[in-house]
Amino acid sequence: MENVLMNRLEKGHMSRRERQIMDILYRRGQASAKEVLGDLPDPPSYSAVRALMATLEGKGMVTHSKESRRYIYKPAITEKRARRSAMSNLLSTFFEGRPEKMVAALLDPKDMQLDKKEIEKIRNALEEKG
Amino acid sequence: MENVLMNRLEKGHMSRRERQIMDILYRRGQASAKEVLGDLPDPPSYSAVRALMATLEGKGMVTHSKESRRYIYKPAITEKRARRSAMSNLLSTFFEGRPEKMVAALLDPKDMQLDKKEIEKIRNALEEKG
DNA sequence: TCCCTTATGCTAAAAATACAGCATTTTTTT
DNA sequence: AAAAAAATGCTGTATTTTTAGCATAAGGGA
Repeated sequence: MENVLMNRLEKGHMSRRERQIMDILYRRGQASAKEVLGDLPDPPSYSAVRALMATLEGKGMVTHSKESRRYIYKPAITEKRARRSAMSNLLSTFFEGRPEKMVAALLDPKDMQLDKKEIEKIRNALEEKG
Repeated sequence: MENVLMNRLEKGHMSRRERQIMDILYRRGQASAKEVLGDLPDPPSYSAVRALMATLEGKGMVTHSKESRRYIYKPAITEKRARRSAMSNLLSTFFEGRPEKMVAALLDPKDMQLDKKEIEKIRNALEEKG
């Protein structure tokens, strides 16, 4: 049961709109249908969004709760888990599964444009660990 | 023109199968229809894969060349570009666009499981830059 | 050469998604 | 307590995606 969910969320089994919406939910933490609509590229109608949210909920990918009178939707899988899954997918697709390559890309000015402060922060993050 | 392509590849406008296939192509660099089929989760028929490849090519997302008699498919957009796009998407979805947070997640034993060698490699990557 | 295997191209249709519009319910305001 | 506003649920349809099946071409051996 849980595994079905994992597969859907973690193995790219979602439809285009579903993904877009999940992205928005993770970015915002939670959102009403209206907020989702506002963030959606090529936004469809409001009722279309609501229908989508219902589908997503039916599949167990999101949950909702009532806040006063609106429905507030949240991802059903913890952010941490979704993140880890997204990261390992990215790692395996582009970095042969090797984190240090990903960090290298992060640091490569031709790849990403980081300023010195950011590099400094990364360095600090590293110091605290390892 | 090129921008249409960017949008497709970078804004999550692809269908489920399309994404899965592009992932495979990036992972392998290039592949025949049969190889793609072999890597596809819940694999459909061979002819279904070929149809998908044709669609993808029609949209300009992949190109093919003949190698002896097989078609060998490659992504039409450079890996670097696709990677950067995937990375910034991940950054904005899960890390508020802040690279240092991503590195932190990479280093967090609860998130990823890295051994000391890998952390060392990351440290080295960092030394060479900043 | 005559098969057999391995490809490709094409077509049609099933299955899944996405969507808008309307009817209904709930909440707020007057 | 009626009207207006804000939300939800439902239904039917259009569109997109995914798929299988068949016809055809090319290469490799018996």
